[in-house]
Amino acid sequence: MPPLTRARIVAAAIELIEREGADAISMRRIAADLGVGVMSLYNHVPSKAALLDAVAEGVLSQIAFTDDPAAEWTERVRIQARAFRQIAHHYPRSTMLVVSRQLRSPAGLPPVERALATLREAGFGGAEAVQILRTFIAYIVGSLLREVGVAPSFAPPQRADVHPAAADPTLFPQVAELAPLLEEVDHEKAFEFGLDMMIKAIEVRLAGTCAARGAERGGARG
Amino acid sequence: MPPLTRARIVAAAIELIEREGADAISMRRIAADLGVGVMSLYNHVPSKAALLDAVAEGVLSQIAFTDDPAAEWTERVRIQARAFRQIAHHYPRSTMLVVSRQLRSPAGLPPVERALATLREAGFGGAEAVQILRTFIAYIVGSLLREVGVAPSFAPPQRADVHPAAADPTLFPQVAELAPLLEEVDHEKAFEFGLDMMIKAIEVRLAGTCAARGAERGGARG
DNA sequence: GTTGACGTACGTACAGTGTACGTGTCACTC
DNA sequence: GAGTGACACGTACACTGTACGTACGTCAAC
Repeated sequence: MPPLTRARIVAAAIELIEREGADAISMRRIAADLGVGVMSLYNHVPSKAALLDAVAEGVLSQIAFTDDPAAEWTERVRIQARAFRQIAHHYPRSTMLVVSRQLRSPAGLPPVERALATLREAGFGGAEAVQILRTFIAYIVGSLLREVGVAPSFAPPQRADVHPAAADPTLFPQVAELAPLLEEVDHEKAFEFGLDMMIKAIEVRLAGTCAARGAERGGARG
Repeated sequence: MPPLTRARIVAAAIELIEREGADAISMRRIAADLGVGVMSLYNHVPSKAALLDAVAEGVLSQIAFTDDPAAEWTERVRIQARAFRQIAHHYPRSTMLVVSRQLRSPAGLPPVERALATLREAGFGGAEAVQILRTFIAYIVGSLLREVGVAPSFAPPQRADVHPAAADPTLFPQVAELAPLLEEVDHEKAFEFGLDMMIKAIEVRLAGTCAARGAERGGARG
């Protein structure tokens, strides 16, 4: 049995969260999983809150960014946004921690640095780049929250949500008519739709008005 | 003393959350605030989770939507988005609950209905309207999360975040250069910036690719 | 070798949590 | 009266985070 260490504790916490949900986490369960006394954890971690911060940082730092400086800047933005979203697939339960608590660690700096560099190389000014980055982060975080919110804790098969189809067609005609679309949730498609929309937005922002773009091709993506 | 009722319990919970933070909430504290035994609450609320759901629903239902059908549709979208964001000002601590748990109540239907109606009147198809609405919700929720995340619980004056200014300029040149902008957080301005960006995006989307509008359904996305 | 300091694993203990269960007290219907 | 439900309440249990004291290493100085 290797010696107890901060990294092992964080790893056990992540595994426990992914296995049983974020609500089921407790210092005693983690200690039991490690075959160790409860208070031994406190030799490596000052508190439970600090441990959760470490979990969030650990997850965030595992984002695999593969940047291709030769690619079109719109494609680079797309890739970075998708990379961020990947954590929702690898660590769906832990993602809630990442988005819930604001990071107070330097683990978030490399993605920020890369995003800002990409935007500035695309031609945006510093202030604009910061604002655009914030907008993208808000969108991505909001998307992740919706995705992981579908299965927040143990995910019982209670698909018995409030069905839009049950909405009164006279009170909510739009909701009633579009009920099939509202019930269908293809996270992949929804995310890509929003991403396209936002990239299109900053494209026109960069190019100025619509007329100035002339006959440029309109980014048709299959 | 009026009789104990579900509405009074929810109101006390909201007040307690706003006063002492979402972490400090407990059935015993709520009961004490109401001058009532703990278990009496369970005559009106099945569980703590259900109570928190009711709190989220209560906050959400208090959004003041003022729609002006005569206004330009872009302005109507703006107003609805701002109305949603208002809850972050009235109930900053409770907002985390609203965005954290997915609503399983019909309280969220009126805003959805209104938004869909606005988008369709603007000329969008049903599928497009749903996707656009989802994208906006993701952005708004992400923005709120960042705003309320600044003061998640009791908000001790620990402004000692990881200062971007402390970033190594050789490792993180962009972060170091833009540190003043990254540290400044004007939520109002940031939100309006992103909102502008997204409305611009759907404007160009509505106008087609700056040329011929397909006038056909489909939206060109598989 | 002895002594001390020190880091680490551990057990106990305490205050606090959500809530299952039983008990008491009303108002109201037979 | 008896019976019925709704409701406020107290007790009890399993569980939480963690402060505190204890025990057992290893290493330095003597």
